[in-house]
Amino acid sequence: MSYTIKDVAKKANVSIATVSRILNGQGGYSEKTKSKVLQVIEELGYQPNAVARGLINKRTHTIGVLFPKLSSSLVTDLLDGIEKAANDNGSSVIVCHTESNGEKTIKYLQLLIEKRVDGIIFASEILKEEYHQYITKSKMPLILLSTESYAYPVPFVKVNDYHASYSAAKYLMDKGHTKIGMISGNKEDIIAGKPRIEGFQKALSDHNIPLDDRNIVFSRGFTFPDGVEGLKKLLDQFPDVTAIFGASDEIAIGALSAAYQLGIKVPEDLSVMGYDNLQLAEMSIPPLTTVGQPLAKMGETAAKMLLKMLETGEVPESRIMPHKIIERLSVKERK
Amino acid sequence: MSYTIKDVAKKANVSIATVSRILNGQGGYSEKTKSKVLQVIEELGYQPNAVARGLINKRTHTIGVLFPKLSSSLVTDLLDGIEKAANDNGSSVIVCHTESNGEKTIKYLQLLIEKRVDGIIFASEILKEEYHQYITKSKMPLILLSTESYAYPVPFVKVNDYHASYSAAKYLMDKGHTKIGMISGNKEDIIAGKPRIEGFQKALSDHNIPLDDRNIVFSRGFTFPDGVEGLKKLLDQFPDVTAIFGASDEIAIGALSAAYQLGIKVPEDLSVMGYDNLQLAEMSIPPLTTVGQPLAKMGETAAKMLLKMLETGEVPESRIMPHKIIERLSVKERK
DNA sequence: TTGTACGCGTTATCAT
DNA sequence: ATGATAACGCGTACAA
Repeated sequence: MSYTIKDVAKKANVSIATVSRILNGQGGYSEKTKSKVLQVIEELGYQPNAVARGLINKRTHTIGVLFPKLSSSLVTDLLDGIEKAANDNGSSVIVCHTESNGEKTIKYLQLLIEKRVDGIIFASEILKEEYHQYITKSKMPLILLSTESYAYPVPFVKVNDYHASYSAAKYLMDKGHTKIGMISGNKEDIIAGKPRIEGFQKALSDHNIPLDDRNIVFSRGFTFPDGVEGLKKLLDQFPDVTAIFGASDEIAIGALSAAYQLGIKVPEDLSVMGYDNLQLAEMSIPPLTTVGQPLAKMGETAAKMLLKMLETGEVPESRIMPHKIIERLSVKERK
Repeated sequence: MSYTIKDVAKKANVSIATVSRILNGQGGYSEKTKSKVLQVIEELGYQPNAVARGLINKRTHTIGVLFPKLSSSLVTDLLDGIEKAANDNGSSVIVCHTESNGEKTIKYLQLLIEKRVDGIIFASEILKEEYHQYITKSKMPLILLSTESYAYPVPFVKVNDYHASYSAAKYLMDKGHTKIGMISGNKEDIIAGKPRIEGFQKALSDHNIPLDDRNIVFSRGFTFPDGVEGLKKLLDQFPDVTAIFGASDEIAIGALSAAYQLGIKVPEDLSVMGYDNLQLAEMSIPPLTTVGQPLAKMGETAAKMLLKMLETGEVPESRIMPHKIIERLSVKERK
């Protein structure tokens, strides 16, 4: 197979201990032997075996990341940030695609634990009790990303969905809208569903805007089709709506499409606002005004937290990341 | 730390050899000891150490994947397929983000080699000589995905860009268009740039459609801004164009946006066609007609090829994947 | 059917 | 400054 430290030692007429020292720059060798050894390493094209290193050091310099789905710009941006921070630290990242499937998730968890990854980032999904137990039992460091746990004290990185949603609704009101509808995601979703709905409701009631069942349509998920269906339903139950807030960019863009089909002009006849600030959002017609999450930054932060946790052994503070209204062209002022 | 096979052996009053046999189901033990051992494993919550296994088996059940960028739906779909096939096989995937940077790429390659991944998938980018040499020297199995090498006999998985582009142009002609423009990607790009341009040109000339410098605008990349700039330039140099082919979906969607700004109606005034069939393509206004690559399938195929290569030791045949015209609403028949 | 002991490629401890 | 050698956790040939 490939060369080992033994081959290097033999060819350089030194012991493997010396080679190891030089490799790790620990001192305790003369410049002369150092250059000799380095030269042999070069000649042989020797590459240290990280597996053997991992066995003895109990550090694999690998972290595992679990996502419910891979093919989504949201996840991709998170991953982008994670990968960056990990790489800056000399670590690699193993991606796992759980499909929100409990069995699969446990299987992945088991895999990651057997591989002795240094830690795990669990992203964009509810941390079920079963998962938490399994991970805890293994003592594996864990960070939650774009999700949080109310039941367990696991450090997380995410924006405050309630506040973000509140500020979206407020933005719409500041623009003069009073007939505001929302196409929410799944209201059973404790993390991304409910808080956004409640933030929206609170904003309206804080500003004395009448609010009842007509204002909100609840979809199953946060997808494009949910958005097109959602708009139709909303228009049905709330015909004089002038502005709508989608609980995700995909929903909002679905609404844009549906509006187009129905001959409704955005933003002239109807203002539309999204949530996430995916790359999609600047490519839509019109470009989407949205409340942005710093996705890549969040991924990066989560990875850095995990890495720091490995160094210090201390459990880090959770981080609430700032959201920000990204003004583009899908919302129009209303006098 | 966590329990080892030794702990299990001791508690079950057997040797580690027996535990190992049971773990790997090799037979050579009584049912009684088996259930005893299994019970102890359960009690202890023992998880075999894959690092130690990897050291002795010389198989890490991990593959490395290199992408030029992560935050793109194209890459994500590929990754989705890779991850699926790998997981079906009990392998994990490490993602690397090269940013098309030579130094970074080599650094990643080194990392993957040191980690003794079982093989590498190199995606969506030119395989430079330097990379190829480095990989070859390490004898690491290698598959190219959505790219190919003219210089080295490395197995690859991709569609035939020349043909795909040809059929896109032909589709437009079949719809009655004769004034057809193209917003190409980078013409220096030997893999995704040049072949698509040439396929387009060939299709037009095969059908006796006049073709000169006016027909094509060359952009730097394949991005959304390239598309919006591209359309403006194209309209300048070829005002009576009735249909345009973008060398990527992002380009095409950029063109859609630019057209909208200019008050040009798609598809009534101008037909637009893309290339890739990203998820974006069904969310645009109007939904984009495009020539689709089976991205996830391609990723899956590449991973399967790599895995098979590891089993058999034989270098697999390259695979040309089928492309397909996806008809949506951005192209209109012209009488 | 079961156990002993060596080896996988490192790092680290203890000598020298 | 350098070298033996014992781990790390596991698989396996060989012995019993």
